[in-house]
Amino acid sequence: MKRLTTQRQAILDLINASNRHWDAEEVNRELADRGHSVGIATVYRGLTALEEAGLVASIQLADRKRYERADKQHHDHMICTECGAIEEFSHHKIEALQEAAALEKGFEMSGHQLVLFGRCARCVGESTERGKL
Amino acid sequence: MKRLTTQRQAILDLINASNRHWDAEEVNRELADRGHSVGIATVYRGLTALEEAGLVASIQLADRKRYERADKQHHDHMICTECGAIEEFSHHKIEALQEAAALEKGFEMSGHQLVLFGRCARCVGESTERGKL
DNA sequence: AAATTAAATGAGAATGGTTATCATTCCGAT
DNA sequence: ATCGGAATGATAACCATTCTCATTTAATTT
Repeated sequence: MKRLTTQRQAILDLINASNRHWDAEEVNRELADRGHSVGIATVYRGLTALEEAGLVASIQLADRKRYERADKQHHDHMICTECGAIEEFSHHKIEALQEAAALEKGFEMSGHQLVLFGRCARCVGESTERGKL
Repeated sequence: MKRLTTQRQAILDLINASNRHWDAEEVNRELADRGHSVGIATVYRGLTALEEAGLVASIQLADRKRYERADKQHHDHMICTECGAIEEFSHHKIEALQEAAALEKGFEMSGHQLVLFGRCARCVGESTERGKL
């Protein structure tokens, strides 16, 4: 029960070979482009299976779920509302304080999701440039 | 432009009169039950309009968006993965550290979303009870 | 107050990400 | 080689949300 099939291996290889945050559609397109076309349903099931196995990680954004490599240290995300870029950051103190807040409410924490929204350095820079011209 | 119509007032009253986190469907049903039935599209548009006007606040969860009163101090949420209960908490230090993390990346932060997942005190208690019997 | 104009409503169609269905194929274990 | 439980793929179904568009409502102007 729970097999690492050819298709799942292809999905896993794809994700492991990059630092991107992939959604199902992108994985599907990329595999197709590489000639290993896989049914979209299989992609969804594969991503779920891989995540359950701890082989990939995910962030659930408002509109879609995105998957990334699991072999990184824990981190949270900053998303640029202008260009969509996703940056990662981690702050051990924030983690600790979350635990503290949970404890205070008698809450048995199993996970969390922290996303910062704003404009990335590049977009801020570009709009500043434009302002100067 | 942007009117506080009868329908929107009804939605606003509903939300203001409770501490719940409502989704569009629930608002729709509750209004119908009270005899002020409103089209579901109007509920969605109304909630959006009220939020833009700063009259209600929202949290975007994976599956659906939920709305709550806006007249509370800023807070984040803990969601019980067992019973679905939503609790609120706030921690000024976490906020400060988020800003710091953003700054460090040259990120111009405009907002954030922090959600803790786990089991609420009640659900933890109940499963402990069952264990004892 | 009547006319004008912009915004809001409601019903239903459409969208888009994701999951379910089901017949078929694959793979591991007997 | 066979049996049985997974996985696959195509497609239908789901479900929250948005869009369309004809109609109604309300604010503004004459």
